[in-house]
Amino acid sequence: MVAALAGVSRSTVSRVVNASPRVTPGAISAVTAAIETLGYVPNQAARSLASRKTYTIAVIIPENTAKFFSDPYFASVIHGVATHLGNTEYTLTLLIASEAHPEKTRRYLQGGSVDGALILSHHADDSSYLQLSSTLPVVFGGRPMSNTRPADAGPVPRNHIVDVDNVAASTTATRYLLEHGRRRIATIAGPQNMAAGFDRLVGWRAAIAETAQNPDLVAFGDFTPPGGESAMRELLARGESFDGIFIASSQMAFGALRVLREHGISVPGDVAITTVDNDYFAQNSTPPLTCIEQPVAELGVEIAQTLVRLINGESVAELSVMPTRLIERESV
Amino acid sequence: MVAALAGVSRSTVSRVVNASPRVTPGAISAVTAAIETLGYVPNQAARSLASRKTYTIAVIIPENTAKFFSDPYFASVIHGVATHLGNTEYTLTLLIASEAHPEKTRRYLQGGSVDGALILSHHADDSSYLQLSSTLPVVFGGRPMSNTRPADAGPVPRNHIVDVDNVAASTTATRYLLEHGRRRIATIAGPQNMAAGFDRLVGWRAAIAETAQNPDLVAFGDFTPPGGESAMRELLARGESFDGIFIASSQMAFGALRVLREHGISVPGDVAITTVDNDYFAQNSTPPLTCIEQPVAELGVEIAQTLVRLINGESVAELSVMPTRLIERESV
DNA sequence: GTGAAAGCGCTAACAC
DNA sequence: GTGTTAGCGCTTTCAC
Repeated sequence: MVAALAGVSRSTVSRVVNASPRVTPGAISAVTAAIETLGYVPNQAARSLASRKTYTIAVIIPENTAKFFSDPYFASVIHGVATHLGNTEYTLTLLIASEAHPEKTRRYLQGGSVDGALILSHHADDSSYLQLSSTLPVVFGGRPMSNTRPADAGPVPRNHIVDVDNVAASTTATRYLLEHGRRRIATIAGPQNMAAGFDRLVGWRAAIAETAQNPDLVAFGDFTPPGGESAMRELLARGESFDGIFIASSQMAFGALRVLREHGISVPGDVAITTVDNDYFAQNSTPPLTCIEQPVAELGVEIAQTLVRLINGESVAELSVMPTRLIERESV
Repeated sequence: MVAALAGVSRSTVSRVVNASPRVTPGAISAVTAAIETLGYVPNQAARSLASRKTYTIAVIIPENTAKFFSDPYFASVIHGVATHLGNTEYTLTLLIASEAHPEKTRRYLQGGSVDGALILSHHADDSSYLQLSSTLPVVFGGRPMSNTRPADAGPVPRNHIVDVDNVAASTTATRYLLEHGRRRIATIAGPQNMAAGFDRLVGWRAAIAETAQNPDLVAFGDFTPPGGESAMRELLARGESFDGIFIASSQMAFGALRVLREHGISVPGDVAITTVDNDYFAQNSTPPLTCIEQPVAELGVEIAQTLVRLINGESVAELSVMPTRLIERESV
């Protein structure tokens, strides 16, 4: 093998491959040359069996793939993760977690195939991931919906979380409507089994509670454009009037706008809109939407960074909250 | 470990874990129980080192992540892949291939971390993947742009490809415009370093060649909505009139529609449109678009199936072409 | 600085 | 059907 060609021992080859400082320049170049001519690539399985390191990190994705992929939010977060990991020795892998075969995902994660895992878009029902951190370094992008689990389910290990203050964000977005003279504010909320959906409704309620308005102008969507469409239709069908609406995602807002247009309702003339996510949808709808911008790519960088530190045994804060900001456009 | 608790040998444990038929029911239950109480999960590295199998398959994704994710095409293909793999013992992993650190991807792929790879959206410039199939079972989703490589680069190993007939598809879509009375047909083509972009322009040219029209009404986009917007602006800026346009992707068509609307040009009144990809954009733009539907999820299933067969040493056709169909809507 | 020897945790012949 | 014996290809003490 390589050792023979380079005229050294396997140990030295290993040292060169792993960039050990205690090797003669001569040995390094001999080994490097041998590796080159032989096209040698070390076997990862053998490596990680001996060293107990894989240098790969998984981002876990619920199989729910279609929804996942079409949301620019994830694309940006993953871009951030990839960016940070590009500067490290870690390789990024996205693991499609089939809900029909959870044991496959578990085997992969617990079986030592990765050094750590990143979990995005955590639903209330996949509580299994909450226990994962007792056997593997794990960081959640967005607060997991764990608080609703029964108390007798045993202790929840301490989980590391990087999040955005969704409650504050939606309160800000809703207040913005009030400050601009709107009096009856509706909302299209996201799924209540996702923290972002839940928290943004809480934030809307908080802002509404400061007014005399009845807090019942709520419809639910699934964060997608079609979801926003049907929620908007439902809201209009109730026959109650409103002159402002906070929509929990720009994709839903995009769908909602189509319905509003269909009904001849003008934005912002008749109804003002604020939403969350400064993506293509918010920027390119008609009119462009006033929205809350989340630092998505930065969140990706942050979770990746946190996980790498965790893997290296460094101590890191359990919770990190990233700032959001409001961007004014023509929908109010 | 498990063997001790179950009162059997390690071999028997291994046999149970690997569902060997030659084990006593009694032994099976004893081992299963022991595994359960110990929470034992076999170490994948050790397993694959000994068996030379990983049971994981990678889909390689160019780092270009943002574009990748926001395209429903990929979401559907991957959904198809995941669906098929869900029925097998293989785990699916999406590998983000950083263009800045190609050696990381190579190490992962060549280092025995996966049993095979699926390659989507192949660009002309990443010719390295073409050589991959000499060391690893590989299947391309969509024809790779290999034909442009220099002849002295050595032999290209035979690659397995599952594709859609993009030339025929775009010829059909362009002819459809001609058959519906349009006389001056423009096109917004995709990137020419991607097979889908290249072939769809070829198909448009083929249809145009059957007419007296000058084949110069071409603008290029990058398959995204903003790309479609600027291509449309460019086309209009030329001042040449046209009454039909074939747009190489519905996402570009979506962007183009905005520009048309801005200019007060009606669709299909002034300009008729046909495009490719029957996704949310084609279905929900105003007006809904006449388009070519590709069997995306089926293509995902097909490439996964092909790869698994390849891994199992079965013989499979090198090229498989999937059918497309035209869907009539209100844009013509 | 470098080599020799000893495993990492499992599977795979091979006997029994 | 089950245990025994060898490795899979690397990293890692430990001497030198």
